[in-house]
Amino acid sequence: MIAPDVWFTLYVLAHEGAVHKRAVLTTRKLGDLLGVSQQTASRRVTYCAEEGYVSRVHTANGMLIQLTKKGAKELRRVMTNLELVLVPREEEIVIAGRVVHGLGEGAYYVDAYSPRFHESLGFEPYSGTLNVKIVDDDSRSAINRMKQTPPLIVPGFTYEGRSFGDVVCYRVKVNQKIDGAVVIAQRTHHGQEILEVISEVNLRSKLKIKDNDLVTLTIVPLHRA
Amino acid sequence: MIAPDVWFTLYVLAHEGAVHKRAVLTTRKLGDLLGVSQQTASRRVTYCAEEGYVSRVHTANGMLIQLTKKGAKELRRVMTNLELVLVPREEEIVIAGRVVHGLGEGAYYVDAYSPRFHESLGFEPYSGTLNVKIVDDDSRSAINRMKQTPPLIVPGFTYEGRSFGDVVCYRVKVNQKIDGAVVIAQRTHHGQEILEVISEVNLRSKLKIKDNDLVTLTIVPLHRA
DNA sequence: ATTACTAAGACACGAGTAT
DNA sequence: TATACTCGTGTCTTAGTAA
Repeated sequence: MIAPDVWFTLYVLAHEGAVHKRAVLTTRKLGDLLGVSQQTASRRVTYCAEEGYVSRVHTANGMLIQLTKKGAKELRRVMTNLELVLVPREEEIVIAGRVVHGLGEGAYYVDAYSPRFHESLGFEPYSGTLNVKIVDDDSRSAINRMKQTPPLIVPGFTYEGRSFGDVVCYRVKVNQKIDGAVVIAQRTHHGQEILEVISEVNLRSKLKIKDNDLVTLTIVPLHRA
Repeated sequence: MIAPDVWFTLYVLAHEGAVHKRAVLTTRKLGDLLGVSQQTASRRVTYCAEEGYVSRVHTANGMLIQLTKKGAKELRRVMTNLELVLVPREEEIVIAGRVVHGLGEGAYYVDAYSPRFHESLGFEPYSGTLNVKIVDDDSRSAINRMKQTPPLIVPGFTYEGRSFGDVVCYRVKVNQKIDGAVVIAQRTHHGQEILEVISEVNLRSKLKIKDNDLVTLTIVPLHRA
């Protein structure tokens, strides 16, 4: 069994990006991140290297550290266990976030996909998207759970030499009242921080919401056999 | 910052199901799980209770422990962070597993869905499924990553009064050679341990594989814009 | 059975410092 | 600057045992 302190060290290193690339760190910086002294950080990282959880090379000012496969595997094991244990089966998934203004390009895409949305979702969307910025970890977690549920896929197409990719949709109730859908374009414009919501109506006017207002998105599961 | 030891205690408790229900545990059992003595386990759990991470009631033989919202939130935070840090940057997703024999019912369902598979996947599947048992954590993790990618949804239907639910599919290359698809029926027969794979051909004969042989499933991402 | 207190011991930590 | 050694100190652990 891997000791909690070792695990925590790997976790912090991963946070610094040491999973996919070599992170540049000093033992002092690592100590700060771990909440321990430079000396203890040194001992910890030496232990991790000895046990084969990380690979390390020294440089003039600091070290390049990267998790080995063994190290990353430990973290994956924990993540998988947490997913199994925490993710509630058959529980309501609610995402909360704040309304932010978009770049206006949402409307262009909605219009382009409009007939296809109509076909897949059953409504002709209002020409524009409601951009919802995610601000809390519960909602981030809820998004992960949402992504574990079966989505509706709106197939891509080519129009006037331009190709439009598949769009992944999840049906939602906005503020538990208005039907809509979260749409996730493959070419994602806004990291994981902003969700785009479409609906048959103008959500801003219908729900009387403006920038920075809180909205909730309650996932509507696809009908099952 | 929550101490690693405290975190690990919550993690082990979660493992015992203390997230969604009250777990029955003794300090001795918990000590074994944590790799510490009964006394230390007692102190740890007392601390967690004092800090409001768990609620606890004593009974004649052991205690009923459940994570509070605060405690569960800590674990969710870690899970979310791990997901962000570990999950794929455009990395190949490969699942490995062993061939096991099915119950024969796979063929029935494949036949029932056959025209729809043809429509969505582009091939008429061989009448039967290859059941692949997942045996290692890397593959379990890979399955989680697979589920974060956009799937193909084969819509459900009703036939002769019987309803067939949506089926979620992911295109794969079996042993990096034969095109196929992992199909995940909504009414899941085998927990998360077994994946069902369909293909246009009889995979067993084409790849010359038999029960207990190892096969790899390499996810083929949907074409993107 | 349990949980948890006390006291003795182990061992992890960090200051100082060598490299 | 780095990292990492020694070593005194203190904390955390565990054995014994009470409740």
